[in-house]
Amino acid sequence: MPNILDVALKAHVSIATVSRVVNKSHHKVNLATQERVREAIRELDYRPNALAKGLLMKKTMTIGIIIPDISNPYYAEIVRGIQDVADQAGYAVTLHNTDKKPEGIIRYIYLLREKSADGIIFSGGIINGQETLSILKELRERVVVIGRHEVDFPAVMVDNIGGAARAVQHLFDIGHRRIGFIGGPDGSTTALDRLTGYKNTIAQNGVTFSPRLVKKGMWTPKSGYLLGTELLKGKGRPTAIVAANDPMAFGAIKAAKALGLVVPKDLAVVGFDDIPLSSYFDPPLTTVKIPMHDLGAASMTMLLNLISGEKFKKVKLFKTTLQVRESTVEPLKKADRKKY
Amino acid sequence: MPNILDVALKAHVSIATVSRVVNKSHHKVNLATQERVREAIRELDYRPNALAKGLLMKKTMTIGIIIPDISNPYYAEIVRGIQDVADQAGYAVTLHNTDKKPEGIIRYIYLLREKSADGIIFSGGIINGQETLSILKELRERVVVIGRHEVDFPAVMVDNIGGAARAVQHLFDIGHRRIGFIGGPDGSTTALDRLTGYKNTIAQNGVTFSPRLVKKGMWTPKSGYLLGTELLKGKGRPTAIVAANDPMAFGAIKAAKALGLVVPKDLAVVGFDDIPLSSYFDPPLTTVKIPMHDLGAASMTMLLNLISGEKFKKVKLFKTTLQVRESTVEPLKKADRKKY
DNA sequence: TTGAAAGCGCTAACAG
DNA sequence: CTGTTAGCGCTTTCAA
Repeated sequence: MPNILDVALKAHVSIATVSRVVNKSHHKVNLATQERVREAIRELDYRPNALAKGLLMKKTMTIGIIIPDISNPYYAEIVRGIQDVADQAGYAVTLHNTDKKPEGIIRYIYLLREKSADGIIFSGGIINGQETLSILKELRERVVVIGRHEVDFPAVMVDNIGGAARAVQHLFDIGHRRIGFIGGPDGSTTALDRLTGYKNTIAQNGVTFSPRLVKKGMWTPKSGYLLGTELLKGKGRPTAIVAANDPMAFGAIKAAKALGLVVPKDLAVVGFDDIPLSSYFDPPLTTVKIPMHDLGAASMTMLLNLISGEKFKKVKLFKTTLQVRESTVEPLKKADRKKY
Repeated sequence: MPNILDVALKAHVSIATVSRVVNKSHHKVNLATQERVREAIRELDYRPNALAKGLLMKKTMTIGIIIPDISNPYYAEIVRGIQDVADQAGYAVTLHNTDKKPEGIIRYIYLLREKSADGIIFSGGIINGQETLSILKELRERVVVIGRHEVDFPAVMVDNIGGAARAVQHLFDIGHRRIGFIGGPDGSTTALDRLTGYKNTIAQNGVTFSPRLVKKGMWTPKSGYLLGTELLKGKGRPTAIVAANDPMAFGAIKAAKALGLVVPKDLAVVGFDDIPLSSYFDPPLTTVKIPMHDLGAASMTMLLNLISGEKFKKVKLFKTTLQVRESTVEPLKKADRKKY
């Protein structure tokens, strides 16, 4: 691989001059010289070495993303949003899956630091562990967090409480009173907020909270199926279920069908997130839409501001919207189906 | 951030000695000295700068992945497989989404080269464009490809032809003769191979190929819906459809239902890939299972061999298996459902 | 307008 | 066993 000296030699100039034309420096360079240099660069197919540049400039044009699991469509969509903005700005992105293990998080923070990443975006992990917190602070890393945060970092947030409230209120509005909830695991602030929204709205509608109607899932369709079965097999089963994400909602619907229940007639189900496949399920899933791509994009925009030192609002809150589909209300023209 | 000199000063040794204990070099270092150095490292919370090290050693412990789109669950799963192996081996991974645009691919190759990535894994793009090919060759990059390849790179491959054959044969076995096919876009070798498997098997069963039964999709559920509708609305509609991936199969099923058809009674549907949600659909999707995680893991293992210079088989072929579910055959104990 | 030289943080050859 | 030093490829003063 050719380096800056090869180019300089070929163009009969110094490496300083090459550097100047490569970087379009303000420093004036004779036009003829410029052309000679450019020609040499072309012939050698020269590209500046980013490592050397990064070492000198303390800037790598690389940021890191730390998430629980890229194979979860929720995070995949967020990552895509981050990348779209990062790519536009010339940043590369390294990806790190923690599977929620705190030791993983810490390892990746140090790794990113060794590699001189220009910033880090966190999503989905629990970052209030004593160790993680102190490390992050001490390292004074540029960090943006997606989701709620206890620590003092810029954050992109989602109105999960309000979203859950809308989901539950929708169910009350169409006549349900016994509403089950399949939540997320302990330690997830997202799960906690969605549960809070559920509880609040139950209370507001004059219904007493029943712990028996609330389960803690693992975000997977399988856990939705298992917990859905539990919820529906017990006596005094709910007439509606809110699941804290779409895959668990699918699991719950499968559980209902396995028990011979018809959705939404015998059981209404609401999910969370609106992943791409949700509208293709049968029945199409009513769900609280989270703008995942925008979440990612906004977090990267924040990080860019943080890096460039520009002023910006340290917290950005995204509203949620309820996407009503047929897992809670009957389709309008059912009769039409018979025509075919 | 402390550097190696800070540590050396604090421990009253030279930077060479610090380097030796940090890298557990074979070079002997007095145990007491070692302890002093380690103590200094601990106190300063020193971490070696990966940029400086990389610049010197020509090794960054970072590899790049170039894929069409991480929000596609197929690629997300592959990436997870890659990362699991990479992480284990101490490698970081940068991710690059091309959306299949050739200019994007080329840009990323150069970017990765500037950053001195130790290797590149390609998946899903068309890498037989004249320019891409020559660049890759000329740069003599360490590359592993997932999927079929025209160029001379190590590759992890999937028996897509055989997989499609199994899917189609299964449909013949359960009595279908008019079988539609919703394929992938032009330029995708995966799509082409799956189509080839379809054609072969149709012929082997003595059925004449009918172009009207074959459509080209975009891998999305929406295109599956649209093309499914086309296929089913025409006269002489198929009694079964094979879709080249699961999301399109879901779209096709939705189309069938919208037309009042019952799956699998009126229409049998087979998908491809077996993404995590496929078994939760209604009906659960019969599909050709692709071991996506293993594909990713195997490609990274190959790349590791390539980097370390070890001998290894340049091509690894993964078999596919047909996962039979209820989108092609009735569930066994339908009667049981009535019990509830 | 151009060039010489210092130095980013590190490893490894060489000397002691 | 330990230290000195060259140099990886680059940008940026400072001089000319």
